[in-house]
Amino acid sequence: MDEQKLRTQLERKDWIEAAFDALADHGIDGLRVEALAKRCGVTKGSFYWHFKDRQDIFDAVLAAWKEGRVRDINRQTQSAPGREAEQLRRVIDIYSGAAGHRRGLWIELAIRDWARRDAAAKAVVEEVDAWRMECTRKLFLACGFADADARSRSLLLYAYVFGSSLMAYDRNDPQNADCKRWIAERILSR
Amino acid sequence: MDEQKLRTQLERKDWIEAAFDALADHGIDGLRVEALAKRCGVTKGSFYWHFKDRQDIFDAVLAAWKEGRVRDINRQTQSAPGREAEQLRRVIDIYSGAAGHRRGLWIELAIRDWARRDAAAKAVVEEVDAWRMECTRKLFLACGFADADARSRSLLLYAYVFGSSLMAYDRNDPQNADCKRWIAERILSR
DNA sequence: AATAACCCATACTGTACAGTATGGAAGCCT
DNA sequence: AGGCTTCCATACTGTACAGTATGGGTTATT
Repeated sequence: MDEQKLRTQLERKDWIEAAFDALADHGIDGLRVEALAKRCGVTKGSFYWHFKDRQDIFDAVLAAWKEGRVRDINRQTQSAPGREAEQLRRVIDIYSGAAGHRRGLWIELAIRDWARRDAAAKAVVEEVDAWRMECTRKLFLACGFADADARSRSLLLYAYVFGSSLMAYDRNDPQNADCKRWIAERILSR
Repeated sequence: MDEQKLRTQLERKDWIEAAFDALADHGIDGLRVEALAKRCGVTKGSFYWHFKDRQDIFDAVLAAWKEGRVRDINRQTQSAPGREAEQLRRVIDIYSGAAGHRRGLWIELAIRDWARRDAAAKAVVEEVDAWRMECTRKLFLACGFADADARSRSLLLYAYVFGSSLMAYDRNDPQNADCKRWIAERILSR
């Protein structure tokens, strides 16, 4: 009769999920023990049962983020032969804040801000960056671009999408949409 | 005989300067009254003489930042006729973290992170973005690009440089330098 | 049923900090 | 000289928070 359990017991992953919410809403500084407990509907007595201390959930969040980003980019950059350009276009769309990826981008920004002052976060961000670059580089190579070219386009792609999320907060004007299309072409076309 | 004054008295602008340092080092969360006082070598008694409260210096920092950014971009985008492309190249160099602009970029990132959660900061960032876009757009127009084209290239330029500063923390490898050159060309050339 | 393991609440300590109240030193004005 | 203004130090209050100690309730185990 435990087919539902009704969420009465919390696990580490529930706390980590709440931590991602806090990260998206208030940045790394929103990762407060009592604030997370409130989100989970319990008190911090629970937190210190699941985690040694605050640093413990920091580490867990970082690890979970890294794993999720690697899994996502692997999925997003696998392509049927001949459809690589199409796939790259989709990657740009996803990361430039279309669809429902707003939350993911905010978490991304929060973690990158965190990485400016924390060595562990910095290392993880660099690993994720390197792996993403690697994945899209392969797609560009499959599109027939030279190696140095593929590398440059990948860097431009990510710098653009993240920079874009730094600038347009909730802009939706069509003028901007035209620009985005033009830029995507600029990154992808010969 | 007051030609030097030996910095024994503080003014608002000294506090604001210290606030920019704190911002660069620890983000918006480093803007703590007592921490700033320590930077200035005084106690917070002084702070509350110059400022009404913490929000007061927040506002002052925002205003100072906006003014400085507008002044800088105005200076950086004035060009002798025929030299606009050259000038755009310099803008890219400056904002992509060459020279000694590291501190400025870190402040920029801190304020943009701040703007994600503060309406006033968000408004200022959007104003600065709009004005910068306007300035570079004119340069692109002078280079002979069409209006929509100039707009798109400006957006790409800023999204790229800020995104770039989000990724490369203190990377200096030559491979990266090649990429940067390629990207600058991609943004500027026809 | 008794015990143990698991999960959380409550109450506490200590610290960091914002803001206030007040006093005091240094310079200027008359 | 005496008073006033300017600028800062000191001491205080209140709050938010991390971390600890401990107890209690619930479920599983035997």
